[in-house]
Amino acid sequence: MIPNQLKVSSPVSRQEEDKMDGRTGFEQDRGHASSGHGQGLNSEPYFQTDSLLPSSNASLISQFLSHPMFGRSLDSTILFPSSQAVSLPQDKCGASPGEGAQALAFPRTRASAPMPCAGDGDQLSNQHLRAKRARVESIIQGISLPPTPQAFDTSLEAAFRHERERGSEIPPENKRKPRVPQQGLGVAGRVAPMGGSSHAKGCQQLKEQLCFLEQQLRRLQEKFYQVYDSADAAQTQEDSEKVQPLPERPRDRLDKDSATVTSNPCKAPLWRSILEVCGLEEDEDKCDAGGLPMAVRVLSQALKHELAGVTSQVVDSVLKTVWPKAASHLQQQHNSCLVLRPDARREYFTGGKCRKPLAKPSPMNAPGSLGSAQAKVLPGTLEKSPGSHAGSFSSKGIRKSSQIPSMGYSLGPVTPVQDSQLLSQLLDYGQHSLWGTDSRGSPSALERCPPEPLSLHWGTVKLRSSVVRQQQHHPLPLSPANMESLALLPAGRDGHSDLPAAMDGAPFASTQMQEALTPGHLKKAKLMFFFTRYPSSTLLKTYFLDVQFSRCITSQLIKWFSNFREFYYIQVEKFARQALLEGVADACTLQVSRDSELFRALNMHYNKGNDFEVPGRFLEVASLTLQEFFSAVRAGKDADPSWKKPIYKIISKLDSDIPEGFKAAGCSQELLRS
DNA sequence: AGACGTCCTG
DNA sequence: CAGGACGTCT
Repeated sequence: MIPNQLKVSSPVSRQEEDKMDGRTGFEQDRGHASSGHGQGLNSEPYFQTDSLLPSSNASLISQFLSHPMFGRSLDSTILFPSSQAVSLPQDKCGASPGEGAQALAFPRTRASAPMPCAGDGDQLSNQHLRAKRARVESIIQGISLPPTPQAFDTSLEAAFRHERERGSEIPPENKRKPRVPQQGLGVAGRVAPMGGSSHAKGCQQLKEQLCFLEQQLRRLQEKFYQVYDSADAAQTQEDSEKVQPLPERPRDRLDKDSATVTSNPCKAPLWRSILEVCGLEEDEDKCDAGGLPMAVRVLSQALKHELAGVTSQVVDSVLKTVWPKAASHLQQQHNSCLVLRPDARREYFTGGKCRKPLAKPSPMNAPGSLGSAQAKVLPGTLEKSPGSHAGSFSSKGIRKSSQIPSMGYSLGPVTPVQDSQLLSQLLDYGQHSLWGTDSRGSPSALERCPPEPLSLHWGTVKLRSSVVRQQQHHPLPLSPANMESLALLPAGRDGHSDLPAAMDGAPFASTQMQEALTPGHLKKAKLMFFFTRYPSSTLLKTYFLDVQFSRCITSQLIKWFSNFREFYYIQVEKFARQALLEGVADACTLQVSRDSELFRALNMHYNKGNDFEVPGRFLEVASLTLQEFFSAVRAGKDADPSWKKPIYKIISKLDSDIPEGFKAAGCSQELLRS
């Protein structure tokens, strides 16, 4: 939250961050260091200054800036920029100077070299500096890639950096500042140590740095002109004070410069080196007059690219510094979008689940499954009226009102209510459950008023996610109509049905049609068991809208409920017999409460994690089942092989309506996540 | 015949 | 849970 607490990242992590910036491509490019300079200059969005850059490039600017001609007018900080100033954004990202020199920018190696005092240009100092630079450069040459003629960036970056540190001390307009003794403390101190890493500060920092970069470009242009100038130092100063756009230089002046270059023994080597670096020596020969403008252009290109590169870097650094989490999160999203294919989740669960001979599932197009179904459904939803699908789901009067698109999302405009919101309502963990409060403790009433419409009587669930908890306090009214429309919402948790929205979290994206049942579906089915023990296949189809139903899927779902029942009956019978052994006299005294052993066993099975508030109705049904078993066993009916059937029949009539919320798209996944 | 359910087994 | 055998119902 606060700059001081910004995480210190190792060079490694910084490299990772760089990759996450989308620079990977460039880093790879850097691997092929021999690509043509034209490509490097023109097509790269920006230049990355890095430790692996060829030393020949690295030395361009140092030559440029340290040329004898300038030696007098530039103070030593130009050659050896202070590490504080250099490390401005990066250091806040954490690379220590020493490590950073290797992992980051080449110039920083020099930056971290011992810094001689800002000399007044005395020869000794200059020699010393040059010697040192030569040593460092040779070292770097040893560790860097083979020289290539293309990039100018590194040294320019160095120049920029040293300029950056003092740039703010100088009015943007002009004034080349040869030697400002104040050693850049001001700016470095101003920019680097940030009081608070607030957004505003980040922006401010960015602004400042951009400003510096502008100034630096200007000054580099000035210095460039100085190379041409045959006039004395004073004249040079005057020239540079008026900032002149590079391309506008008069032709005669260029000619004059070209003459100067050849005549001036001091400048000639510099020019030569520039041309060498630019790989333009031939041009010089071909078009003697045009050679220089070519070089100018090249250098101009280099400067532009350098500026762009540095700018990007600064922006990156600032962003990373100010919004480290945001950046990484964005990148993660980006990555996951790239990595996860839409089919990925399909393939996840298709294997081995459905081995019925009816439908041989093939990876891509299972007969009777997605392929054929989609072929029908997709055109259908587009061409026919939505109502045409009602037939396929027509059931015993369960849903007549809604035409449920088989795709799990509606094409019509719907309010983007979030699934999580939906679930929070669905799973609202409250004591205000209608069932829980109304009918608990009156099991007799249950027998008298069988399968009544109980659409509003939902059980309640609690979701543990804090988000949901927040929403619990404002549950929407849950009229069936309400739920009906909500159930048709697009699936993304944030209301979008786009891929990205579906990508975060579970491997199964929320809303697309599933060819196979997922663990989420299983959990959902188990919770539904609290409401219905004998769901019809049609009912199931209306509650698993995100599933591409096939015979296989249907029978699997039915099988699930069959298994649920089996477990349920076994448990109840066990406890009934146990009660009998314990000498319970009256069946009516057998009640399943939330702290009874039977309940615990059942809850453990269907509601593992206990994140669902089991509806009171289920307790009543369980109590009745227990009593029935108890009575039957006590009456010795268990001698009959089919003595359970009457009980099953009774229980099968006690199904209640399932909360519409279970239809919500993404429900299964949300449940799985909770 | 197909859907659905139970029972048994792994 | 899933598979399979088997029964019942339509």
